[in-house]
Amino acid sequence: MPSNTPPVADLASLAKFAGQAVTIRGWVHHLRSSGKVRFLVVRDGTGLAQGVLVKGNLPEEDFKQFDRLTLESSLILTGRVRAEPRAPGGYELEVISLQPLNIAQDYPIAPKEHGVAFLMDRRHLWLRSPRQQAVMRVRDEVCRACRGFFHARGFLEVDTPILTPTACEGTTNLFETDYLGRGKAYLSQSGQLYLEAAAMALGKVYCFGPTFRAEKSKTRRHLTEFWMVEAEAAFYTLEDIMQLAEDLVRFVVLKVLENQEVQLQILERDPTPLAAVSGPFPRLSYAETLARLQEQGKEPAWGEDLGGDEETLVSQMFDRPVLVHRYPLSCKAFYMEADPKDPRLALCMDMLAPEGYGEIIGGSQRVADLDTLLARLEEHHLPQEPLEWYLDLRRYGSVPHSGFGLGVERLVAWLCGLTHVREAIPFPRLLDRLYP
RNA sequence: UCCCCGGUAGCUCAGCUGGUAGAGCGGGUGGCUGUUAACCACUUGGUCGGCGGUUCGAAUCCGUCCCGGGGAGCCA
Repeated sequence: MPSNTPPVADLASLAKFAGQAVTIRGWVHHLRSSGKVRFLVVRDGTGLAQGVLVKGNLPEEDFKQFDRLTLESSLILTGRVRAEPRAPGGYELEVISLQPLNIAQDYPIAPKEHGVAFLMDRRHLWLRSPRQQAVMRVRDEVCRACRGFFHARGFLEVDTPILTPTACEGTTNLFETDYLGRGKAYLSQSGQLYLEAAAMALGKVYCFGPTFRAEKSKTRRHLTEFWMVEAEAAFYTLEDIMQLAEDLVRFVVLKVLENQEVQLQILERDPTPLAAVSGPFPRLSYAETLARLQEQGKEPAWGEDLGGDEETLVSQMFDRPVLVHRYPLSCKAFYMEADPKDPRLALCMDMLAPEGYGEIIGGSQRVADLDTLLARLEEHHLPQEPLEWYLDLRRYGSVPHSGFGLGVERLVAWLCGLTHVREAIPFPRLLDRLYP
């Protein structure tokens, strides 16, 4: 190696080095040979670039190394960057040195069709594919946009526990573990109750973390481990939280459109339906929603929660997310405040993403009164003792407050146009999958 | 848990009115001085998911179990 090694360049910024010699480090994405001219496409995590090996332009030894290369072999290349219209990206590297680091053996994922099970078993390798990389970049943008939004609104990030002594809602199945011989602990299915405590301390708070549900759900919308952004604010009403949820989703979607246009192109995701979020989101009461469904020939019974089919129908009625509010109290969780104008209804809301993606947010105004909450616990057959701390929030300066939770994978799936949430998280946990 | 569909080469699949297995891609070898999922030639490749049954004979028909996919309920 010459003593003056050329600078290392990211493939994404190769154009800046036009005319100069650079070093690039990465993995073989593609190989082609035409005798004495050989091509390889390298990826380095920032992008792709083509290298050209012309016999005579580099040491014969290095030229021969090309024949050893396989898909996903790692290597270090040096060469001169030059504009080349025939190369993908418009620039290519005229290789003057090729140094393999590791020759990959039998890389299983070809740039061909593969079945879902095959790819999921190799998720650790599948992540290297351009589409999967694009999804991860959109996910990263979503996460950062959420945090940016809340900080701009004066919300404080508060981390809630993952190991919990009790169920938050009692209804869904929990993952159970032994807690050092002191009894059972459960993996958190929501940070909400703790977030309510934090809101009484800090006013406006949010959390961002994994949640776990041991539901035997086998659908395109379910994971057993998924990430949720939850917000909780003292003195916020249902109307306030609906506006906050709408503003959050609008902000996040516009950020993705602004910063991740290239990824959406890789995913062949038409951005037009996403751009509709800049307008106000329609709001429908549960009663109005039932009426709309009846127009479509459905006959949903009052008092029932909306099923997946009905959600899909409602979300297809609009070109942007829709907020459905004031469901019957009877089909909702114990902590939801009743509507003073109609006590049969809960001050709650769901946000349904368009294009059939369904629920991405669920939220409500919380019960503020101690006696009401106690009565609710009884109705739902929930034990009072483990929730004494939660009841304390109603004993010591209770105030009206509201919050919601946003499912990160569902939002990412919608933004990327995915058919299943399992591609929206790096290593999905599903009913029948705990590997890799 | 329930209802559908599927399991054949490393991958994606064809073969399924019973007669002992095929394609494309991948892998390997050779050729090619501008390739774009390159191309051309040759070549390698299989307990047809497991077990049991029917039959002279089963990838094919029947039973059962296992695994995968899609959907329902529940939810973000």
